[in-house]
Amino acid sequence: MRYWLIKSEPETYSIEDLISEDIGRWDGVRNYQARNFLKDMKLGDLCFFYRSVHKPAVEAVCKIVKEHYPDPTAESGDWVCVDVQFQNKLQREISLGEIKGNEALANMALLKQSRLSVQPVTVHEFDEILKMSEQKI
DNA sequence: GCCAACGTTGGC
DNA sequence: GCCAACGTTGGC
Repeated sequence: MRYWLIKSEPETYSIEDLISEDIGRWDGVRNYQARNFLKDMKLGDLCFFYRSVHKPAVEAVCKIVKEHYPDPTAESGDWVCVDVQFQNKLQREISLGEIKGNEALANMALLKQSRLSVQPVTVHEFDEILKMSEQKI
């Protein structure tokens, strides 16, 4: 079991969009590094749903329910997508600012490679963010 | 809206 | 193969 973080701008695809669909196709990735991470995702892996650009924050948890397959939105090239299912919203969202303020999260790819839209998260980072979401500020 | 970071493209 | 120009992402 591995853990991931996937980003989306709310104007493009928000967590509410995923909740209403329940299962959503994570397509449109056009970056090789992100594509390779999509290919590494396995059934049952969990990922954070991260809202980028507008009040950046981790909002929810979702699950990989279909492993990589060719991205139907790609006209050419070896691009893939996966299907993710909504699991739950965090009790409270964890902002990028809070992540930056937590030393245990200092090595997150989110902070080191700000433009990477699909990235791995360690089990420790995953648990830490869940723990933060269960605590009041 | 601005700008830094970074990826891609194309001339040489 | 280098590098300038340009486009995109995403934080602020």
